[in-house]
Amino acid sequence: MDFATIKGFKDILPEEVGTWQRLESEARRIFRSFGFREIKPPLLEKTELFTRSIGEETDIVSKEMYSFTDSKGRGLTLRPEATASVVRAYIQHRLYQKNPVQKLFTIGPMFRHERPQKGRFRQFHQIDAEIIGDSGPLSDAEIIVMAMSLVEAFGLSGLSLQINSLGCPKCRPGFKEKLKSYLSQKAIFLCGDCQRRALTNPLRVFDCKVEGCKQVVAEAPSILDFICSDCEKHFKALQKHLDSSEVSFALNHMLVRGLDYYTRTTFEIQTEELGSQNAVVGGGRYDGLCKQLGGPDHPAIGFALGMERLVALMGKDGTSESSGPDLFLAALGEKAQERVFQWANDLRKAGFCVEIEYDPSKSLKAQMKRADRLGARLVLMVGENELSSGKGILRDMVAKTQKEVGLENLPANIKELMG
RNA sequence: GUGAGUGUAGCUCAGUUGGAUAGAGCACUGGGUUGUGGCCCCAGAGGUCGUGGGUUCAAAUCCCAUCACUCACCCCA
Repeated sequence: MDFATIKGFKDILPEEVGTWQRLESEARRIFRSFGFREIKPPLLEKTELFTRSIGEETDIVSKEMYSFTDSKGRGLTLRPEATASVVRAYIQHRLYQKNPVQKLFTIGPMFRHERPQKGRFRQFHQIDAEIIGDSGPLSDAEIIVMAMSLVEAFGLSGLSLQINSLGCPKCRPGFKEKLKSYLSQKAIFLCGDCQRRALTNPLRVFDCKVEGCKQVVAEAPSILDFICSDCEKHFKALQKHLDSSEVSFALNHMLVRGLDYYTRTTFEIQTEELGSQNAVVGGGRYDGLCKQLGGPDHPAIGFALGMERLVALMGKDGTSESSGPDLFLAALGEKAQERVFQWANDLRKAGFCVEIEYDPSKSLKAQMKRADRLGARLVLMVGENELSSGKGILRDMVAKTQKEVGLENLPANIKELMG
């Protein structure tokens, strides 16, 4: 097959669409209960939006974006994440003038040119939520509680919430220097990548899985010992709010996010069951981003949930199939088929879910078989005899009983027979 | 970008040390029931054995290349 989907892109087939729809509708229900409103930004944005927000040196920007120049020479990019677009829309439409605190969510595909593997695709879908315009720890707590509500709504267990604080522009530089000098002392124990990262982006060494680096990192200074008093107050208050919400969490001072815009709170909801892609939800506070993108200096916090990963976890406890049609109309002969087609449309207008057979040469047996496979509750059989008598045969496929039904005013007659 | 594994029917997979028309189960179509589904029985359709080359009297099987998929590194949702 020459036109198969490209690497890392998947068809979501009819069998799985039900799962996705349930996921989305449940998410929308929860968002509404928390007062979030949906926003749908475009998938394509100016490249600069992402380079400015995510950071030039990040993996996403430096090697994973689907970017191209259009016929006018403008640099465009398929969004690798949603936050930048949501903040852009917030600024562009001056949403803060209507309401100082905007609670927004969006659901849709993201694109990153990575090597695919379990739980990782080039087109993947995220449920993304943001609170823009509030700096307090209670908004951190609310968004984390909401994220937990989402994963819990799907009955997922064995998930752990990890939180950390990355400090702010006042205290993070000091910690970075401390970390740099520590790492440079231990440079000989670090892998090549980390020796480089130790200089450019020392926090990223925390993410390394090389054994030597893990040992170095285990004894590295913890950012939690260096954050300023304001950041510490914020972080402590968040923990208090989580405690009183009965949300259990673990402090993880090695939790560093791969996007540059994060400040203070970061968090992740992790699973053990997806191989090395353990993050189902990732998020954090990004107080400087709005201003950095040319907007007002408004603080914000948000998260993204990986839908493919959630679906993979849900897949284990069997998903219910969508129900079959209310009625299957079996016609014998072309004359009957013509009438049946009209009745099918009448019944559909009356609210019934109706399926018909296209091939008039199919035997009744074949049509019954098909009705059965489709899961039809009732089958209406109409042939020459029924046309002339004006009465069809209505069979209940579950009870295995059948009775006559008048073909005039069919929708009303069937409603009556069904009770 | 690096490494490993796997490619046989729509799906899940057999296929011996190379040997003749490449098989099974499920699914699909038809029949057994001249107008009645599920169970059963019978029959049928469906395959460039990922692709290209090589070795050989003979390749699904051995060798090389290539592509695709999967997993892992990396990174993250």
